[in-house]
Amino acid sequence: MYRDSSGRALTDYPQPSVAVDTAVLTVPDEDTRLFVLLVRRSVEGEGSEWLLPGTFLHEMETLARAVGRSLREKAGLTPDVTPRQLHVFDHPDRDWRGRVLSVAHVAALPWREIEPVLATGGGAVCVRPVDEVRGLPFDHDEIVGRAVADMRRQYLERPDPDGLLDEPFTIRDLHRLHEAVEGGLGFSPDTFRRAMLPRLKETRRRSEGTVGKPAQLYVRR
Amino acid sequence: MYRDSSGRALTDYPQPSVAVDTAVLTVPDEDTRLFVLLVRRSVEGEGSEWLLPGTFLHEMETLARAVGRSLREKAGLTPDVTPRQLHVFDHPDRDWRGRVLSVAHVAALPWREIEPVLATGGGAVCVRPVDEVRGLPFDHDEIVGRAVADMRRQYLERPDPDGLLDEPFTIRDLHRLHEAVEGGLGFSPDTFRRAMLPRLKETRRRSEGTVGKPAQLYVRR
DNA sequence: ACGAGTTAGCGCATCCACGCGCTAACCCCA
DNA sequence: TGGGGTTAGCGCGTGGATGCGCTAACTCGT
Repeated sequence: MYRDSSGRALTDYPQPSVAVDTAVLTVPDEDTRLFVLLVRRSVEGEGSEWLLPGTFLHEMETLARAVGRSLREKAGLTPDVTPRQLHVFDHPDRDWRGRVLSVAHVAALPWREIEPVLATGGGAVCVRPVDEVRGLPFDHDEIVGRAVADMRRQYLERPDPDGLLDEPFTIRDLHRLHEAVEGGLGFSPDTFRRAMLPRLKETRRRSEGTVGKPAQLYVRR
Repeated sequence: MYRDSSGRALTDYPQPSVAVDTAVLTVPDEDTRLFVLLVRRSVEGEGSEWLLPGTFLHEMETLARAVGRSLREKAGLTPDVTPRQLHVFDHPDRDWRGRVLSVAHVAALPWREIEPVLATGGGAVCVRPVDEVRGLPFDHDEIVGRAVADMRRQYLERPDPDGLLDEPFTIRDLHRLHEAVEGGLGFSPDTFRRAMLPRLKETRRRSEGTVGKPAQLYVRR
C-alpha cells in the first residue's frame, strides 16, 4: 500500500463522502412539456418528501455505475443510461449528516422506459413538469435547473441527441419533441426543418396511416 | 453525530479521496497562442515530471478554496481566482495510491499575474502552448483539452469574460486576444466588431501613442 | 514640415437565411 | 366515389448579416 512521506496512507486523512444525484428527464407521450422524475423518501417523524434519486458512491465504483444503481434501487429503472455530469455541490454544510460532496447528473430517458415504473413503484415514483418543481431538499432545485439547461443546449444543435424518439421518425414528431424540451420558445417548423436536415438521414419509408400527406421518415445521422 | 439505520456514521463506510486539478490558462503579451501553466513534481528515483497543479481536498474546504490553495502552494500564485468545474475523473485505477476522484477545473489568469512566478519559481513553474502539451500524467492531457474547449465556448459569446485584458481596451486588442484563445480560426475584424459592440461600453478616451488612427477605448458592459 | 505608411471605422453591395404561401398527397366521411 | 380537411414540403420575396473598400486620422522617418 502507498504511504506518503509522513508514512500515512491516503485513508489516514479525513475524506469526504461522495454522493450522486440524478435528474432523469423525459417527455410523456401526448404531452408538450419536459418532466423530471422524483422518488419518495421517508423522513423520520415527518412522513415523506419528494427528491431526486441519489446514493452514496461505493468503493471502486464509477460515478456512472453509482447513478445506474441509484436509479435501479430508488426508481426501479433498469436501462443502461449514460448520465452526463453537471456539477459538484461542495458546500460544507449542505448535508447535516457530515461532509458530503454530491456530483449532480442528468439523464434523459424515453417515456417508454419511465411509464412502467410509475405504476409498479407503488406511489414511490412520480414525474413532475420541470418548471413546477420547487422546494426540493438539498440542492435538488438547482440540479433540476442545470439539468434542463444542459439538455436544452444539447437539443439546440442536434436532433434528439438523447434518443427519446424511436427511429425512424418524421420531422414533425422531432419538432414536437424539441418544442417540449425547449419549453415553448422553439423555432418555426420551416427553420427547424432546415436546421435539422443536414444531421438526418433519409430512409426509403414514409409515414403510413396518418392524416394528411405522408411524411418522409428519417433516422439520426 | 448522525448514525444510519445500521448504527454507523458516514465515515464508517469506505470513502474515496477527492483531489482537485486545475488548468491555468493565459495568453502571454506579444504572443498569439493560448498557454497552460505546469508545475514540476519530483518523482522518486526518476527525476521530475511536469503536470497540472493539484492537491487533495481538505476537510471542510470547498473545491474552489482547494484550487486556490493548490495554486498558492504549487505555483506561488496568490490572486483570488474563481475556477470553473469541468469534470470529475472517476476511473478506479487512475491513481496508484488508492481510490482518488479528481475534480478538474479551469481558471484563466492575465499574463501580468503569471509572469512573476515564472522567474521566482526557481524553474518549478512553466507555461506551454496548449496544443503542444502531450504526455502529462493522470488525466491531465484530457483536462487541458476540456479546459481549452470550455474557455473557447466562453469567448465565443462574450468579450473577454475572464478579464485577461486590462480595461479600457481597444477592439483591436480584444480581437487579438480572442484569436489567441480561439486558436487562429476566429472571425474577421469586421464581424468581430459587430458581434462584440453590443456587449461593450464606450468610454470617452481614445488610444494614445499608437500608430495609425487612434481607436475608441471600451470597457466590458 | 511634409509625405509615406498604418490603423479605425463607417458606407455599400452582396449573399444567405427566414418565414409566407402554394400545391401535392393523403385520410375521412357522406 | 367524390369532396372537404389536413399535412408535407418546396418556391419565392424580403430582411438582416457579411465582407470589401474608402476615407479620416494619426505616427514615423527624412
